[in-house]
Amino acid sequence: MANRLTDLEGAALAEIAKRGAATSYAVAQAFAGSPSEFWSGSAGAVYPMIKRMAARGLLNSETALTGKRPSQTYCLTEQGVTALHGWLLDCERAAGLGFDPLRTRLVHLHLVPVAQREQFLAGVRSQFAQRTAKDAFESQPLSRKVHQTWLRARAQWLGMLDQLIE
Amino acid sequence: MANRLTDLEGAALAEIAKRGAATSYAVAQAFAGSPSEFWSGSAGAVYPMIKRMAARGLLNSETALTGKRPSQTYCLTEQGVTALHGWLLDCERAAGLGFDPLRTRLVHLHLVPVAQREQFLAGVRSQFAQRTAKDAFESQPLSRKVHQTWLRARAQWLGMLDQLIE
DNA sequence: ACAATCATGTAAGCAGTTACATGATTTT
DNA sequence: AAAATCATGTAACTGCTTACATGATTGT
Repeated sequence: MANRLTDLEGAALAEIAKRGAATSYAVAQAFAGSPSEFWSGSAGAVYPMIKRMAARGLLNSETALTGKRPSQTYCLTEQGVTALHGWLLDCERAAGLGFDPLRTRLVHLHLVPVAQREQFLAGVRSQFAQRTAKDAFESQPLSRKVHQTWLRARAQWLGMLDQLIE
Repeated sequence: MANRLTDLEGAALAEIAKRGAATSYAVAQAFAGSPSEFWSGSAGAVYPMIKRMAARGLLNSETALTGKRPSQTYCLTEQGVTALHGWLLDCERAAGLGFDPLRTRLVHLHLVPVAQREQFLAGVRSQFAQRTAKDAFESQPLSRKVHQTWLRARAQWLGMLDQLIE
């Protein structure tokens, strides 16, 4: 098997596939506009990554010269489609725990007194409610449903936590 | 405010605080034994990170020379305790989404036909069930409860996903 | 005694970050 | 025409990874 895709690479391929063809800028924008703040979608990450994947034969680049400054538009090669499917349908990785900033903290919360634990949990809930309210107005066509069920499941979990902090 | 801790640094401080004092090796072991696979707990990450925090004045190091090879044991300074609490009780960061390999994939799952989506979801559920069974036998004294409620919430979410993939 | 494992690191590489540079377009 | 924003990158830095080196201890 060829070199496995990183999650950022996989997500980038998916963004390009969704659009049929895209520039690095468009991909970066997609990440920057995502409700997840895990990837910043910085140019310094995206442009070199796309280039890398083109060099690996996963993307075809077409130079668009519409009178102005040259620009690269990319679309998936057959290899690229295979790689994308390999990443997208990888059950083992998908079943992993990933990184959860709340879980990471909760397992150590016994280090502070109960009053502070309660205050912390209240703060998290408040922040989370704010986020949920804001995200309700996000556009994000189909991925929105995914995001919203995720938020709902998260809210349920937040409701289960009182028993843990005492 | 001084330099904010990374999540790995915060978690490391918490591990040391829990033990009162610890070597880099012990911290690395704690990460390696965690049910989350997000951090490998490699020596190459942990040893330099602990050193960095000692240089920043968050940790006191004591050289233990029990006849054999010298070894550093660390414990938190007052500054270290402050930094740990700042990290641990940071509601804003705790309320973030983090990185979820399943969510990341789900938002792009419409790129493949329904049959494959169903197969994928079944695979994820199977993998997840395996993990849950395995984790049930993990020791992890108090953090276990956190982990288990997390797994349960996750399982509930997995149950909500059928509606999304059709 | 030898092998396996425990323990303490270092070195090189890689994938992200922020910050910068610069060209083109749009707004005022 | 000037300022703001859109767009295409590059450069330096950081924090993690894998892989290695090596010393000490334990098991057979």
